[in-house]
Amino acid sequence: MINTIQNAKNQIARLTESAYEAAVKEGILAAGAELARATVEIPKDLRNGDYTTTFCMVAAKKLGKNPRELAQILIDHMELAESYFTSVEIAGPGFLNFRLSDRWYAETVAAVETDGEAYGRNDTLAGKRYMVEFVSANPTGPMHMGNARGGVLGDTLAEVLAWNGADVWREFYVNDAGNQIDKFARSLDARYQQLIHGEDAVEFPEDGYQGDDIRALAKAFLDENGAAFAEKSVEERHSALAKFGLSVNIPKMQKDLARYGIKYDEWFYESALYADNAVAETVELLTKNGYTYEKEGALWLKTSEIMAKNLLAAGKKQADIDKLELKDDVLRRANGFYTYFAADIAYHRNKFARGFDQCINIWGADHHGHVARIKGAMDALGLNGTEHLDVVLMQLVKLVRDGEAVKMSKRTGKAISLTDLLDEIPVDACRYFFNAKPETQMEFDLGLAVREDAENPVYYVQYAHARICSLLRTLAEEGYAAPSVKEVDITLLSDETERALIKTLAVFCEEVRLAARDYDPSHINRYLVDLAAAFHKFYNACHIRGEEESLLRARLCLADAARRVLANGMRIIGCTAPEKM
RNA sequence: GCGCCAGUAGCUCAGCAGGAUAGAGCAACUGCCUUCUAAGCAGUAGGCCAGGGGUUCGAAUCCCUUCUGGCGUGCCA
Repeated sequence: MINTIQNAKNQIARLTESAYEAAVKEGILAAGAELARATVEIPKDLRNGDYTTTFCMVAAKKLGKNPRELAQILIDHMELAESYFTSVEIAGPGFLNFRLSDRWYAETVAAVETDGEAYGRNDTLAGKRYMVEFVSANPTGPMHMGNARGGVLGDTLAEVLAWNGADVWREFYVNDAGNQIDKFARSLDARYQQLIHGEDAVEFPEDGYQGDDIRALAKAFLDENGAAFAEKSVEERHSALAKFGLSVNIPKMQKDLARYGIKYDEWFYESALYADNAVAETVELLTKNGYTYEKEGALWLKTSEIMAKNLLAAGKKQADIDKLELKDDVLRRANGFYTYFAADIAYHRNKFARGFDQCINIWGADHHGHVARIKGAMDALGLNGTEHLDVVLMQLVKLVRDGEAVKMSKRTGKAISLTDLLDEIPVDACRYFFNAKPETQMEFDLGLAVREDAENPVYYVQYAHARICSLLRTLAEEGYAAPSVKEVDITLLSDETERALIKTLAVFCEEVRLAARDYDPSHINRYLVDLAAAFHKFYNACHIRGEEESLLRARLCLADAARRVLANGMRIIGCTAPEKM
């Protein structure tokens, strides 16, 4: 749980503050500068120091000094002796640039060793219970690219939150009830009867699922049960077909996701909500709270009223809200059936009742119109969805083969399924690739993906890890085990590449934090590439084997620390870190 | 029409609670393996950060606006 970057930044804030206060005491500076507005940063260019603070530029106006003048006063009042820094100087328009001491480098390498497998973890979310719901694909057909992306993203985000100290629950919402199951049953029925009576004898429903998987399921059902069901009632036949289809499809989804290393704490069935009467109860509660009305035989939720209230509270102007033309939503149709929306509200009510502090949903961007509605519905139930429910919208994956767009719709039947994808591309590459920033649209070229092997950054990272392992093996054979930080002199690591590598080790803790803050685990991907690059540079610039013993041991210690951090990072994103390649 | 997301090197993208000369990978070109894995490293070249205004010491980053692309705007899920 040691974060040496935060330690350094905090120290600079304190050093600056003390220097300022000392100058105020002497009457040289006026009191009242806003310290909080100043930031401590790591400059891009090493020539601008290891750390810098913007305090002088931010506070200059208020204190009636020019920034450089102010900077000089602060330097005159600053005591670095006990700090992580060896020097401070004025630069540019008024930056205060600090240079790190050996002590900081030693503490950073030591932190990796001390925290070990836990290096990078923090406790910012300690005590918080999170639920991440992801994929939740319709069990009526094969999963597609978007599901793969959602699966990887959700699973990795959950892991990131756990690394920030949260108690995390992963859940899949199985839509095994409602309209689409009815459609599923009708589609299966048509194919089933076509098998028995011939293609032309039975008309396929216009809105049915066209995919070949439906034909395959019908065939399997026929093989298992014979033609007997053709004589039974429509209800009985539909029920049996749907049940059969789900009994094949759901385990297949579970299996495919497991192949990606994606595991769930629970598969939650929509049908359970109906069985418990939870949907009806939830709708009744909404009615009791005064948020529903009847119109044209259907029961409606006053979505527009709730959303308008939320938007107003968020600072939107009434005129802008009017322009949105907000609409209400149906909860129960005129035919007496509840809508998907009603079930979804009941499901989210159920989630909140289970005591999660924060619920996160990973949804495809095509659901974004639904976000404010479900949050509003939670508000209407008095559950404060605005605050406790977060939706991560993920842009859909555009599938391309040989430069031509491939439709992903289940209905066209031309979709490339997850199973196909897995047969073509290794899991590590998939996990790395699909862990991209949620809001970017990505193009996935199947032709390219196959030869992604040599090109994919995941191999670059894995190579760095394998290289270190090989190095450790070779040196172990020569009698040099990786030493503890306590046994080596870190000050010997004074090469530019060595210092850069140590700094990069420290950055890991920051990226773990940022990944959680932004709900964007791809911070880890990019970090790992940076870390691998820092190691490769070090490796090329600094020999280990054959060097003078104290230097050899110090470098070996550093290489081992790099190995540790690479392994921890790969573990977060669910990729393997092989010892040999 | 309205809304959400995006527009940064030839391509894929970082950088976005404002910081110093805008970065990386791929592709192109030039070097580096008779000691540790060349799936690597060093270097060259490549840019009106979509356009235009504004805010300020300072803008790729914040605000306004225009343009372009994707998605949404169902008694579908």
